[in-house]
Amino acid sequence: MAKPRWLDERESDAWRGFVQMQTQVMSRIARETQRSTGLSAPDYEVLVNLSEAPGGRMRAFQLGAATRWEKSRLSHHLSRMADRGMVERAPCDEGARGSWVTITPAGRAAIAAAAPQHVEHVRRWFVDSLTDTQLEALAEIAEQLLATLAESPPDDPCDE
Amino acid sequence: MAKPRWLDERESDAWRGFVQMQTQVMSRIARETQRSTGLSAPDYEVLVNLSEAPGGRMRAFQLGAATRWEKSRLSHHLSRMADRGMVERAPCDEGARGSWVTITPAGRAAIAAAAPQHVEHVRRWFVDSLTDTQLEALAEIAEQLLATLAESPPDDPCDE
DNA sequence: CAAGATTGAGTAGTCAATCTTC
DNA sequence: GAAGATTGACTACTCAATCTTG
Repeated sequence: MAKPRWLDERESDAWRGFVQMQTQVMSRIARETQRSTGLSAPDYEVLVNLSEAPGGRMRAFQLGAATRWEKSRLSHHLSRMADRGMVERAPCDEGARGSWVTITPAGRAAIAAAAPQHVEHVRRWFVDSLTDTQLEALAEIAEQLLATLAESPPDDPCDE
Repeated sequence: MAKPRWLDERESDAWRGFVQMQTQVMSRIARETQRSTGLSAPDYEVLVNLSEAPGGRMRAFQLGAATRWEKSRLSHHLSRMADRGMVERAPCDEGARGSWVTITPAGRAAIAAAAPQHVEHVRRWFVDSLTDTQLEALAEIAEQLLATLAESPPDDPCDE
């Protein structure tokens, strides 16, 4: 390896700040959401996707694409959520190599009750601390970084 | 709960962008660092802290404060790293209710070899996609969000 | 009893193997 | 054989209980 190109102060401040912000903001919001609603962040993500889908159902691989989870993780998580009555699985009629995942009435009730809580936490720990200009700057930064990632997908496409 | 104050488009774009960016950037860098160096992100964090500490050693609770990990997580992780020869534990002499954690020569070698790789990944997926202005904006955003979090610590102080 | 730390049980996620259908 | 999905074994993290010392 050639001589390392270490980060200068500006770069290092940005990177370290990003790592800390990322870890702490996400875990605080996840924890408070779970405490006030009983839903973990993965639970919430699954239910949001299903509740917004037509008929409240999606094919498992669609859910996998939306969440970018490994298929085994998704399968395990859906099993646990099915045990808790939040979702149901059904075999796929047309060519039964796939399966449908459907949100149950209990799942709809859970996400409807959780969403207002969740948005309050997002406001408190994220949105309300930033100016409009900062929100726009952040959205653009995210767009750029995601575009860079999308240019070179990982070996395993589920790999992020 | 009063009427939910849903996010407008600007807020929602920023939040969703942040979540996606955060997940994907961190996991890509962690995965590539692990592949090219054999060190996981938690391994790397422990070794960086120890290698920068005087004498290459820290008290366990100091490491816990630096990483913001739960003490049980730290203890479990140090056990695994000790098994792999990266760190050593030693009882604390003055008042033996504590313990020292020391980086081994093998640990020093591992972090020295990994650091240049790691910085290359950080450049590729983060620093090099952003302008100086964006890096500064991001650092300031991080500072503000972290300050908001610090104002109201979680019930459990290890809780993020 | 509080501080510093470890342990064990339970839960979640990863990886590789498997199964079925196209 | 590849796509869609599940399973089991292994690893990692969390939570509560425990242990020891000040």
